[in-house]
Amino acid sequence: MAGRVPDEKVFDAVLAVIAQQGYERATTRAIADAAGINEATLFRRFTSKENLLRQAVRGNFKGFALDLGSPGDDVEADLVTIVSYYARLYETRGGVVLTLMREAKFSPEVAAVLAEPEKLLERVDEVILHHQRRGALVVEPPRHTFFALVGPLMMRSLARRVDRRATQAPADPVAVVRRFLDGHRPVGA
Amino acid sequence: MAGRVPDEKVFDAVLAVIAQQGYERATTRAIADAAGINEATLFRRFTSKENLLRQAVRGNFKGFALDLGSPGDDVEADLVTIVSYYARLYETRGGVVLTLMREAKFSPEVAAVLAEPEKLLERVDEVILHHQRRGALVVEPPRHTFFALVGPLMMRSLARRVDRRATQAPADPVAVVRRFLDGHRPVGA
DNA sequence: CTCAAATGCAAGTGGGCACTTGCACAAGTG
DNA sequence: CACTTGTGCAAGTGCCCACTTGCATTTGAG
Repeated sequence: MAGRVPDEKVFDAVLAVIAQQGYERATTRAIADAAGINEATLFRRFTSKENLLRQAVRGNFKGFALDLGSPGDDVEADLVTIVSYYARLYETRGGVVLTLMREAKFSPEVAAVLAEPEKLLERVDEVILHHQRRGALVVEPPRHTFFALVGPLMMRSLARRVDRRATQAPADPVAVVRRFLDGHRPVGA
Repeated sequence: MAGRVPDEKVFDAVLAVIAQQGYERATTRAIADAAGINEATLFRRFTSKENLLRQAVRGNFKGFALDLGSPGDDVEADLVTIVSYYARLYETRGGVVLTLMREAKFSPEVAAVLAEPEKLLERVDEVILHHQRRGALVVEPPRHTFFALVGPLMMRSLARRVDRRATQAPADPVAVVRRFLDGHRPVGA
């Protein structure tokens, strides 16, 4: 029997508190208040804070599947698919993602939560390798290419949280990719 | 009279602990141990943890002065100066910098610490604006240009801490700038 | 050598937080 | 209606951490 406040609502509250307070400052009391639930109930239902956060974060990534079909002849199209995904991810969930990346260094559990996104990255690698072999991209370690491509997006998300002067406008994936391609075509192509 | 362990050594210990444990997890005890100093002495000399961290971080950035003369006719040269600086910064102090950026959102004190690097950024803005006016760069918000330029560097530093597959090799500033310029020259130029 | 100032050491204080517990109440189930 | 199960509430426990304090010891300057 789920309680009166459904788990999903509690998870939403968790993410809201994380985004606002940061991961380590997200207290169970604040989460309980945000969820409109008693703190004791939180522990009765979710056992521990750690377990609660893990469930909340995992659920948060579920809606963010990227369907990477097999890569085709069109570099630009394939990269736009990738960039669009990450742009959306960082714009809506950037705070949580970056918090997790930082936390992953210290916490094995958080690192485990990132294992799933990591699998996605491996498929992105394949797409990049495919186009490198086709001669459409400079040959270099695919993760290197990936970060050159997606790095500015992440930085904008991060900067938005630090620097008020940073651009608030969402990135245009097509423009990002075109610009990237101008600098990453092989010499002879 | 400075104590036997000079302040600088203590600051180094602070930064080491921050980079390894994160800002909030950096306990005064850990710092004291790392510095080979007594915890009580830490407070007698530096008053509070907050003050200690501030001094440490500030001192950390001091050695990293970037001498940005007035910008000239050579976009590539000017950008290479900037990129070299940030490449060096992220490669040697990347852990601390990114930790601070993350934490700045929640902690006014950390944000205050970042105010100084912020001034540097303003001068970088000027350089970028100068070259935009000269027609050597796409016209866009300078911070946008900055993150497109430096973003991949920061990402590599961050990724190195999360992802074992990430490139370990230092970035080549000239190559980074050339690639960037290929994608950021104005249409007619 | 002398003395004041800084340090090491060990114990303690107070506050915040994760987590617990006992009890009264509410709600769904048969 | 009786009964089980989950919840709110309030108090409490134990831990960790920033910060303090009293005292013996060290250290460096004159």
